[in-house]
Amino acid sequence: MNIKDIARLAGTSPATVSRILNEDMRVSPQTRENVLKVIEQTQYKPNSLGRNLRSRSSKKLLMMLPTIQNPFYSDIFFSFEEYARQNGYSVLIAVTNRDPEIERLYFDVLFTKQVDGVACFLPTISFEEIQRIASEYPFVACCWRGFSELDINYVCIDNERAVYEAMQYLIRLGHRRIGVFNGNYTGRMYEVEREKGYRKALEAAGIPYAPELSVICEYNHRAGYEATKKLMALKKPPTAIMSLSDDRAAGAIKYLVEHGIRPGVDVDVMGFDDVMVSEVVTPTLTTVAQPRHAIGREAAALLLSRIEDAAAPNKGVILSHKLIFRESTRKPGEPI
Amino acid sequence: MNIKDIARLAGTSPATVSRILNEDMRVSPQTRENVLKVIEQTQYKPNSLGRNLRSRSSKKLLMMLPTIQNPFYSDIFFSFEEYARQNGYSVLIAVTNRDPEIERLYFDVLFTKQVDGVACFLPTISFEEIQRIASEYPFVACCWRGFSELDINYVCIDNERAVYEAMQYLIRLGHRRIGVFNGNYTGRMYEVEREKGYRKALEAAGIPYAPELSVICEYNHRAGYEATKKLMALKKPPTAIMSLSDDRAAGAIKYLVEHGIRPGVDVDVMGFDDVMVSEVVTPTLTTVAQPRHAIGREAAALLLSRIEDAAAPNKGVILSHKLIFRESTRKPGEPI
DNA sequence: CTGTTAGCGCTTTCAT
DNA sequence: ATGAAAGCGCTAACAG
Repeated sequence: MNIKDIARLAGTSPATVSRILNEDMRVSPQTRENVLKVIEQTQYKPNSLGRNLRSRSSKKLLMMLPTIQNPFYSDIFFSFEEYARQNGYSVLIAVTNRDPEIERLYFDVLFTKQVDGVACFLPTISFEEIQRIASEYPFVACCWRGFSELDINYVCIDNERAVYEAMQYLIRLGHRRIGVFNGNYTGRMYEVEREKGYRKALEAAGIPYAPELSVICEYNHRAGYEATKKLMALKKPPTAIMSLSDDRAAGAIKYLVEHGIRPGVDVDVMGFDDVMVSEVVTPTLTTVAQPRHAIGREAAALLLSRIEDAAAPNKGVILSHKLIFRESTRKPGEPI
Repeated sequence: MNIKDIARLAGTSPATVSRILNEDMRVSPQTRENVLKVIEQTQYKPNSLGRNLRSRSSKKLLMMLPTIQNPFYSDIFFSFEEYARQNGYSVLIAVTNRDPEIERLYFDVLFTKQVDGVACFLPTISFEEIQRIASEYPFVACCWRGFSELDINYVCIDNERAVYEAMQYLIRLGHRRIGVFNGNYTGRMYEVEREKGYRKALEAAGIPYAPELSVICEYNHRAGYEATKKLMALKKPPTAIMSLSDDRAAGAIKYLVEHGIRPGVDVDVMGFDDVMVSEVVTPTLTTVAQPRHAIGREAAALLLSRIEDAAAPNKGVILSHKLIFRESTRKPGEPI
């Protein structure tokens, strides 16, 4: 059942049916009604492949995620999709599992014109490749940005400052030995920025950097548990932990509680991202929230304006983070 | 840059380029090399829209999820995608947010031939619509099945039996008052089946059904927290809680711990799904695991066989669940 | 082994 | 207001 069949059944031409499908006004009400009736009866759906091929646009966006394991992405997706849908686009997700080969496979969906643009979270291909893609296709980096030479659209928070402020808070509480869980920095600019925030905060407070307090580990609760075990086994264990993800902070809390060390009393724990687990753990987790709703919306807006105007210059949008105080850090003034 | 340009640059015809692109062997090594060089130099990517239009297949599958908030889907996606990719298909995700309108919007991606088939988790449109779609397009229901009249492919566990067995375990522990968190049954066959399992287990043990112990609530930890508050405020509170999702069980544990009631000692808590949170909470959660890896793989296999043979009869695959014993339930023999 | 031709389903001139 | 015709980029049938 194609447009030709519909035209035949309605006693008109494909061109007219196409006009009706596309809400072109230059069609007599009579013909329109006839055609709509036939479409209704036959349950006809225009084939997007033909349509997109001809019109060179698919009205679809791709959100490329490293994983859907992390609930962090859920809110971002929600507002991204909402904004896109309100503007006539639908949104699909591709999951790369942090594998560059899979990532390239899904970028092909963009290259082959099956989607009009991509919002990319945590790429694993090189910045050179990203730059090449972004120069040619509508692209927006979400929650990260490259080194300053990279000329791309991006939406993210000021990761350095966020960590600086979180650290500042811990330092004001009186902590001098603060453990940190970060990632391996490879291709993840925000990890580098966060590390910078950590060190600058120490420096500003006149606290010497102690390498044994820095743990590079995976982003999951088990890794947080193990990292905490390691830190607490030090001759001089930390009195606070800055975990650059909530799941690892949850693992830290688990380890501490199991060993009779009270988070928020004996050792303070600060998370990052404000995902669900931070409310589920006991004690609940003090953390740094990224404005997920705004990130999704801004990313979609940036992408659409680039799609609708190929000449639109790239833009970087920095949104503000927020410290969320819960139970895993003591109140100011309480002694260490 | 299209296939014609490549042909011109390589001094050959589009047909030959197409053959090379599609790894058709009937091409001289000489020509092949020439063409490949041009493709390499020009970074040419064939336009899938043209290709799919012509070949009437997109080599893409769609996984339709109600949300990506729930980590339950992550493993299923992983094995689904892996199987699909190994068979030359890529997988995109659509998120319906449990909104029938959005769901229909994304089903259009199927109707308009942009994907070859759909794996559908928790639909919100009617079973009639589902049946119509499934009769016409490659379709597989994941983690659910309709009423018995529904003739579709599906992969799921035996939800009734899973709950029956979990309840049986609690009953053997000596419990006679067992609270349950379920959903609102509307269009979710597995909730009906689970309710059946709950009641049959009571019946088999000669325990009368007590309606005040059944709580219908949302699938999140806050709802579980509130539901527990309600149950524990009863004149005769339950001694065990069967939560038909881990997140609500986590909320239950939180409430109990906060109120000095020890899960696994004073009140037993059983979850469902075995997602990450069940290992993060303290005490860790006894739960019913669904074979997520197998579900994803089977679903992909079913879908692909239906795609490759349109006449393939529908199949229902029931996979086995498993009780995972952790700390939130006491050991057999311990007194209540 | 290779090129020519037709056509997938649609939209868009360009006539009328 | 409508239809004929061309063409988006590709593949498949056919001829050579």
